[in-house]
Amino acid sequence: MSEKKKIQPRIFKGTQDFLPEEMLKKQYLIDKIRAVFMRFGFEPAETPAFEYHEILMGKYGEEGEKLIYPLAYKGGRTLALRYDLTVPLARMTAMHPELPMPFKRYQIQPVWRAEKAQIRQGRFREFYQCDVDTVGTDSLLADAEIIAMTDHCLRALGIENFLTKFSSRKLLYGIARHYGATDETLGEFTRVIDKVDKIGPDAVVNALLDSKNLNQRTLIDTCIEFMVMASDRKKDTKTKLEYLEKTFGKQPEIFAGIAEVRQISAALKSLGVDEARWVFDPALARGLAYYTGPVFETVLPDHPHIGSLAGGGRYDDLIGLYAGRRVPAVGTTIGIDRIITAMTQLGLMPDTGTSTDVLVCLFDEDCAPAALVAAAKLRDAGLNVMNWFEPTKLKKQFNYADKRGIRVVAVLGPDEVARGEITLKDMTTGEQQNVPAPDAADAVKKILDR
RNA sequence: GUGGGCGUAGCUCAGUCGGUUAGAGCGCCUGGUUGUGGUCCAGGAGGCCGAGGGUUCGAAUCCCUUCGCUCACCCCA
Repeated sequence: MSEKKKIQPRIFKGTQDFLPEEMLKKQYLIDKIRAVFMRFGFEPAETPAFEYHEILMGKYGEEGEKLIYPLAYKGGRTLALRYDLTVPLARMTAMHPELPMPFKRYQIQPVWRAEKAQIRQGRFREFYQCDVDTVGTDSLLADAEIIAMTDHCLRALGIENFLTKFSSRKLLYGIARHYGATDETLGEFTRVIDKVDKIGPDAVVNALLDSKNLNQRTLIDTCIEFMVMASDRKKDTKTKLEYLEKTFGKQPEIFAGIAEVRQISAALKSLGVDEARWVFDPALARGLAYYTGPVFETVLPDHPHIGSLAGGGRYDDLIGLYAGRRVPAVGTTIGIDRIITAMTQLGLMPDTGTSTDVLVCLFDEDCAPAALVAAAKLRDAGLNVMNWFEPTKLKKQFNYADKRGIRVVAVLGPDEVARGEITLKDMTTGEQQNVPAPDAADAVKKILDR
């Protein structure tokens, strides 16, 4: 080695390396989610990591757009790393009018956001999204299916104490307008109201009073009642809807929102989703600009510092921006990296161990051919097998197997080679056996099964 | 974007009213055991104390600057 100063090994804040031990767990979880997606008739798709800048701009709202990573590119063209998988889906769908509708696809790929990372909250600058969407239907059965599927996914991962909140964006928007909010103040109003669950009605009132745009005494006074109702988890969906109907029902937008919530609730019951794990929350806003109707978000109520595990909604106008005709769609995103954060903190991460079944030791150079032949035969039998490459002490080779958690070690020394045998050792029990070489695969499988 | 906390070995940290050669545990390497791991025993490697400047006879310790990490808020997956 030269004496030059080394380059400091480091990674960009908010990005992460996954060592094999962690990657095996992540893959295990993704496999579970993928299986649920396919169970509901969704199929995989992928899109590029970057898109033309104008494809992404103007879709997420002011807050989101600031977080898009732009990429300079020659010729004056500008690209950007994708911010989510929904907008690329919309673009892709518009490019393929031949797709049979409804188009049901899932997509599991990384996205990038120029946020301040917050590891304990599971917030990263690069993270995987497991996105599922149903394109081409107005039916709210699709929305309910998405919520039900999210429920299945999280339970398949072994998570139980989650809660999916849902509403229709039409409700909060309609209510805001009812209270005198304008197009300019709508966003701020809904964002403040959305916090009611976390900070309580009184704090929301203070926030409204502090705001330059929203500080209208009459507006705030009449809206307290709504917030108290909205933040009350004990009130059931029926009671909440009746209140909204009685108070705001004449507004066509609110009337439509109420109908959406009613239909989705009914479908969720039919789909058998446990009512302890979903709730109608009329204060739910959601930040992304493209949502037009139902919105949903899954959280861990007992661990509010961890952000939402999943979130989505209906976006009936987004694809039309690219297609030039109306194409309704609904979908959600499950944040697998955030789920890993949550499961780790809750002690729910499964121990997946190693994927390697057998280490075939190298006794000395003369025995190398026999070791290679033995490994090849074990692989033919469907086992995951690695060879040791250097004629080091067996102690070192066994030590390696132990550290990797490899269950079976195979030794082929001069004695075994002469007799046409292989010595197999079960590293968990320490038991050893000599078997004829052709029987080795079956013997290994027997060890793995016990 | 706003506001706190922290940077000492690969990891977790101790040490700081300024005072010789900077420590522990874990991990790593070697040997005890030339055909056998996890335990045990013995030994070893590994640190310009985040970086730069200042004060001082003397700085890991005090001051300034800077970089990095982290927590909370915001927003989200």
